Amino acid sequence: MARKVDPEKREAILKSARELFKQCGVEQTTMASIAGKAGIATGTVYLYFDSKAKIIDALCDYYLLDNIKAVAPEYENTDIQQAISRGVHAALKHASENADLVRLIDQRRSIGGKTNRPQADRIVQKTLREGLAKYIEEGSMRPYNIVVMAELISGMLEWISKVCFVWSDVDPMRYEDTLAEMLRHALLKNYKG
Amino acid sequence: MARKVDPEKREAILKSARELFKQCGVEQTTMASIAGKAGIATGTVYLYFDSKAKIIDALCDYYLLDNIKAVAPEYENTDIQQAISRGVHAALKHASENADLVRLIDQRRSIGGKTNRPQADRIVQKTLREGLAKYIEEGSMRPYNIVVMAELISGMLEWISKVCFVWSDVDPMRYEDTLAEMLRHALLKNYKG
Amino acid sequence: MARKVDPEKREAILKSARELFKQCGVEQTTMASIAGKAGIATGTVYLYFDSKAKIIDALCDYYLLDNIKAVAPEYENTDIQQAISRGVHAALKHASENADLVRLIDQRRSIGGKTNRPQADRIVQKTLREGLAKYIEEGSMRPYNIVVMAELISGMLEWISKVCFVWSDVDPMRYEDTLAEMLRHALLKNYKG
Amino acid sequence: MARKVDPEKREAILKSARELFKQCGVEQTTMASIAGKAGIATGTVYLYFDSKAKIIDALCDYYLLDNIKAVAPEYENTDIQQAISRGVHAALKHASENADLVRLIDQRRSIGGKTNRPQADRIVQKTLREGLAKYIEEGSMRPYNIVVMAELISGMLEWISKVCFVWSDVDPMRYEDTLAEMLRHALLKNYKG
DNA sequence: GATGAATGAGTCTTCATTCAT
DNA sequence: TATGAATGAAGACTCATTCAT
Repeated sequence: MARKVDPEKREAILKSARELFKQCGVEQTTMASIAGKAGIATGTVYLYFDSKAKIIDALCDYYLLDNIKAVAPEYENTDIQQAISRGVHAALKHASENADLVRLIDQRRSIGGKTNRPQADRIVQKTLREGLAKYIEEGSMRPYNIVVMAELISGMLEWISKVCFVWSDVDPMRYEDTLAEMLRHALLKNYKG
Repeated sequence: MARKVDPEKREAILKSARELFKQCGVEQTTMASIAGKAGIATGTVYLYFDSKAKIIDALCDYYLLDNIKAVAPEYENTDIQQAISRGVHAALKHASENADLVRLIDQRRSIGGKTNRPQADRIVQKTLREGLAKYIEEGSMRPYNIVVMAELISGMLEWISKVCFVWSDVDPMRYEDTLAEMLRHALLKNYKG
Repeated sequence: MARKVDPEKREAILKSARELFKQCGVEQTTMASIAGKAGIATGTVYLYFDSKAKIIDALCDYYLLDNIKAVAPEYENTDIQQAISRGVHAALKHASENADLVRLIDQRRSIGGKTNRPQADRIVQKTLREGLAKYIEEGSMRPYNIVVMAELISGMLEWISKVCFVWSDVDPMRYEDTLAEMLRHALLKNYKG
Repeated sequence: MARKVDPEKREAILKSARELFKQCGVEQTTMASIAGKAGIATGTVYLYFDSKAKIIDALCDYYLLDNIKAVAPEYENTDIQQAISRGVHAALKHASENADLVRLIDQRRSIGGKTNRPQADRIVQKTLREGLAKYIEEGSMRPYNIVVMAELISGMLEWISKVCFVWSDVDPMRYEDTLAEMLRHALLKNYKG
């Protein structure tokens, strides 16, 4: 029998790619260098990823899923007011800690025409919607269209990330209070600033 | 050095580029084809634009400035409630009518590291802030940090555009009501849904 | 290494290769796809053939040997006039029935410099020479240099195949009469058209 | 105005390519090396030839056309017997003098499926047919199907070239007498060997 | 023998940009 | 100002072949 597929190799490739992307930029990073850093041959990379773009996608997906994984617990099982505070804080903190991936997401461009929405994005939306649904059900949140609200929240967070990490290099925490306060007014049924 | 010798020629280049970008995509569109469609020689393009990226930027800038030009009058000189309704409507309508440029904005790639924020973006923010300031001054809007609020609103609109035109092809008007309602609750001092 | 472990497997490889070459072309056909179609692992192919080129060679050799096997009986044990008619007919018919291999022969690339003449080609020449020799000995054929004549006949047949199957897709039978007539005049001692 | 196209550059490219193909082989010769030897930039080659294959084609075409240019005068304006002798001689001599191009022709392979017959080949056939037609008209040549005869003659000559320069390295002149004699018997109406 | 994961060399081509005219 | 021929850097990807299991 031949050698078996090595799941660790996939991780090694992603790790190498992330580091190189961060250090040298996406354009400057070659598939050969990724392979080299991961200690494998160029061609081997293609056994795990179809193309350079797929590596970028995987990294972006990782960011999004890791983000929701870090943030979701913060806004669950608590009252909505705290959920907002904690959620916003966790989201901005996570972005801060992964500024390189935020920049990478800004690189992941649709080649041109319509592109299918990345799966990870859908999962984020779904998780977000589920969180919102609970608060609407329990009556503490205004009964907005959940699909739209989830998108709007994502939009604000992504924009902040872009403003802070792509267009400048400032701490997104400076947006925390205003964002939370706005969300409280927008979402809470009975909130007196 | 991008002088502005013949303003009509500059417009012709932008028009050709926009059409080709829309039809063939940014990558597929060559400087030579832009020149050809505009009826001038390849080298001549460089008398008006320093690079292909500058053409894209000019088109994106045009979109942003045209957007604010179309939207700003809607939320000025009226009460805040109407301002929100009209502003949201105008913004989404304008995006709808310029879906190709929305997609182009998603293409404009920051080479990798930090990029300076496009001038047009700053103007949009400034205009937006001025609009918000007035309502805060007159006391009808909650006294948020204006800078942050302007960014958040931009983030939501840009995200909606992306969801509707890059990741799918749906009418952004479906987001109109929820977005407006949320903004009313968030921004208005005394609003009873 | 190319041992002949399992003769059936060898045949399966050749059969798969021939079909894939025909359907997808030589370049598009990968060793992996040949193995897959034959129901074995990639590496196993190399137990039967040293390289992809050897598979092509084997197929070409098969064609040449099969051709002479089909044609030789037609021009043996009969008078020369009939030998020519039957031989020409059989040769063109066989080519017709194996057009895909004719095209394959046109693919078999001599890497560049001088290449050794394929063994099968030598066998074809030898068989052809033996056939010609008999007719010269018995005095019915003009005493040409047999080596040269055999080559010339091969050249005409191969060229017809190329014209008919590589450069177009026409029936080589349209060349039959003229070729036979020319050969009769050229080879027969006493022939009055 | 910009620089004008330089017809000599095209020749320089072909000359460089031919030399490199001869010295290093087609595979080993890179477009960059062709450009370098011609004293121009890599990209400039593509202003004159769409691809490496087109360069090969141009060289092959040159060979074929040069061949017919060298040979045609030999079999024109003379009696058919001399035409055959001179024509065969000239053809083999020309092949001898351009052995590298003969090998190149053997490299020019159809990618796989049916390929259109090269234009130069058609011209060669046409010229050959015109030569044959005259002798048939004047009654000195047997009234064969001219199209077929022209093909058969090409086939014999090409095969000899291949046998002599691709599969070995021998003087094709050794085929001269037999080929001429065979053609005389085949083509001449009244020939007594 | 059989497997199939791993290897890694290798080049054509594009096209934004420049600059001689 | 306009032209368009010339430049030349740059890298993702394939796939025949190998070899550890």
